Amino acid sequence: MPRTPPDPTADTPAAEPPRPRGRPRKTAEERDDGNRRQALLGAAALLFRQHGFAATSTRDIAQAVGMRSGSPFYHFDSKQALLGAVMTEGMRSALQHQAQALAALPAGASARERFAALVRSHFDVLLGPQSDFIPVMLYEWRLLQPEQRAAVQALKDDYESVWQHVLDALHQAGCLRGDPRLVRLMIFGALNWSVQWYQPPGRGKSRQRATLDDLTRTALELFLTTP
Amino acid sequence: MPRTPPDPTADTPAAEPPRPRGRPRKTAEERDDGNRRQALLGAAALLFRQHGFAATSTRDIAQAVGMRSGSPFYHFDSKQALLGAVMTEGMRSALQHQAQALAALPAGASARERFAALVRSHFDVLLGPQSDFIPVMLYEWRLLQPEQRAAVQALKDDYESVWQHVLDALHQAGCLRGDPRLVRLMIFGALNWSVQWYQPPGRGKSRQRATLDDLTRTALELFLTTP
DNA sequence: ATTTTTACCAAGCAATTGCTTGATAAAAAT
DNA sequence: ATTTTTATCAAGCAATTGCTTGGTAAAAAT
Repeated sequence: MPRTPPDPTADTPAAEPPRPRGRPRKTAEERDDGNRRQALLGAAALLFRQHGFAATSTRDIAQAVGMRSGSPFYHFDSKQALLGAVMTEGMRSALQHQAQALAALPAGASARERFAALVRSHFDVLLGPQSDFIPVMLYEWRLLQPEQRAAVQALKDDYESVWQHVLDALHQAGCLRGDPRLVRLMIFGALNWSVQWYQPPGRGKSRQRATLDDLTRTALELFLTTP
Repeated sequence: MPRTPPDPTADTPAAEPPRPRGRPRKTAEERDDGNRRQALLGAAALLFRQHGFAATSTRDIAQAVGMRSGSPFYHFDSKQALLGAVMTEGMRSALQHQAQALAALPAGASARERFAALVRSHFDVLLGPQSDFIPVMLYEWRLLQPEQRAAVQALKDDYESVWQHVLDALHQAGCLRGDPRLVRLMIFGALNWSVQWYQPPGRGKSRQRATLDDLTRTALELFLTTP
């Protein structure tokens, strides 16, 4: 897309400076398996989130992890496959986080308490440290190819069915008004939208920005009737 | 991005078939001013929404309105300028729709009634016929360049300040719980997210899908305490 | 000690991209 | 009737893109 003014000093199309060939030297610490693949996933998630999938080149991703332009294709079949992997990885960790949050609850926890745990866990995954995976899924869902989409959709269905159960319980208890299916979609919207505006409260002199606890409390107040 | 298998039948890079030169003949009806620019905007909005800004080529847009690849640049300085124009046009019409909705209310309308009107108008602009402009803004906000962003932000601020007033009134009347600033963001999320899942009820045999009235009613039930 | 596997690099190809230039004919202005 | 303006096309340039191929050295397996 860019049109830099023709630079006569660079003859060939910006050849990357040479590098030692073959497998790079690695200390024992760095060599924990699948490290490089994970690094690629993380870089891809970050860049896809910042600039979008189509606006991120595989060269950008390679450079971000210190590889050359062709090397990511050793780990992933295609750029599309990378996108799919980012999303499934994101949903995998979201499901895990969700399960842990519910497991940490006392045995006979109320629907309200379970809802609160789900909301908080959702914000964690969405807005917590190094979580670009789910935002990429939210932003770039339409770019998934049918096969990939089905795989991610299955994980999404699992994740959402947990919510639906809790929402149905709240509805029957009279804590939540409106058709529970539509209500689920609207609540997800309210929570997911936060990736568009939320900025974590920086250390010290930042202007009193909302914490994830603030968001969770506000969500409960907004959606649930007074107990 | 695509890699079609090398097709030896197409020698030159897929030259477009020749066309009569110069300004095309136009009947009086077609010549209502600025028609072509508007057509470009509409096609761009549709394609940007379907495939994303970066994945849509200016050639795609040109073809959609029956132009050749270079012609859109007579009407717009750059692809970026087209994106900006789509968004400002979207906000312009959203503001107009909002103003009309409020103006149609009886003189002493309550905060609840004004809120209902705002929600319904928002859904109209978001999900109604030929409204891809606002979804493009929601999807591609991050791709705006600083100058364009400031222009669109100004319109957005106008639009949102109307909401904030109504929400503050509802909060003071005890119909709405939680910090009104955060609540506004969450409500916008709940509404805006509908562009990701809403499908209008097709004529006849479509499976009982929600109407915009359904959505509006559910939103009021979900957000507002019982009167 | 040899072989195999792993994980990269260098180089480049074919397609696509945003955009420019110069021509051109219809329409509008004079 | 002439000139000017408007809106388009044809052709193409330079940059960028996803991805492939053939090599190669370190690490692991034998």
